[in-house]
Amino acid sequence: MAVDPECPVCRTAEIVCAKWTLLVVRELDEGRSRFCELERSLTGISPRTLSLRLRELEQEGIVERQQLDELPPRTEYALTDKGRALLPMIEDMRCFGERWLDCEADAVFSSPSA
Amino acid sequence: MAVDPECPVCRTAEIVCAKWTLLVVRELDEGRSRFCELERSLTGISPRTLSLRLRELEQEGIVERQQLDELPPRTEYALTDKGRALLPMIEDMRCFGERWLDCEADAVFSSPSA
DNA sequence: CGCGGCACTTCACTTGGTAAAGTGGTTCCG
DNA sequence: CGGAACCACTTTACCAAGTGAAGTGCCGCG
Repeated sequence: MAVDPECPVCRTAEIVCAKWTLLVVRELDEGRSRFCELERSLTGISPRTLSLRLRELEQEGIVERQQLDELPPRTEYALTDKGRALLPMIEDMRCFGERWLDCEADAVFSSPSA
Repeated sequence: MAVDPECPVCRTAEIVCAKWTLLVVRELDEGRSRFCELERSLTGISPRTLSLRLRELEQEGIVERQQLDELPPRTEYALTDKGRALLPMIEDMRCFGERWLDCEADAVFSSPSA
C-alpha cells in the first residue's frame, strides 16, 4: 500500500477507517449484539460488509464472537478491551461533528444507554 | 449512502475516513506546505488523490489554500481552526496504535532503516 | 408443510484509489 | 537560445472495496 506500517496512526487508520467499523464499535458499546440486530441498527449496511467487518474486527481482537449453542444457534458479538480503546476516537468525532458540522447534537442514535 | 446524516459521528467519519485525509492533516499540522512537499512526505499518495483530498478538505473548511502569486506561482496549504480540531483524533489513534498495535512508538514517519 | 428468522454467501454493479503519463507554466544551466 | 527540470496539477486506464438483491442451509412454529 504505501503508508508506513510502523506508524501507529497509519496502522490505526487502516483499521478504523474501513467503512462502518466505527459504527459497529459504537453499536457494540451499547452492549453485546447479534448479527441481525447489528444489521438493523446500522441501517444500510449490506450483510456482506457487516460479515467482513465483523471478521476483520474479530481478527484484530477488537470484537469477540461468541457462538451460543442453543437451538437455534445464536452468534453474539461484543467489544474487547482493545475495542473499547477505540471509544475515545468516537467521542472526539462526536465532539467535532457537533461543533463544526451542522449535526443535531442529540441525534446520536437511539438510546442513551443507562 | 445510508448512514444518518444527522449523526455527528457518521458525518465526521465520512470526512476523516477518506484515505490519506488524516495523514495530510497531520502533515499540515507540522506547518503550511506545498503540493509537492506533501506528495513527498506522504510516500505513495497519487497526485490525483492528493489533489482530490486537498480540494475536499478545502471545501470542508479544514485546509486553506493560498495562491502566492510569486513567480513561479506557488500554492500553499495550511490547517484552519476546524482542521486543528481533528488533531485530538490523530492523537487518540497514535495512542491506540502504540498501546495495542505493534508499532514502533517513535517511528512516526521515515523508517529508520539503518 | 410451508413460512419466517438467523447468519451468512454469491453475484453483478458502482465507486474510490492507484500508477503512469501528460499539461502548461516557470526558472536554471551551458 | 535550447533543453532539462520543477511545480501544480489533470487525464487515462485499471483494480479493489463496498452495495443491493438474491440465495443458502438450518432451525422452530402454527
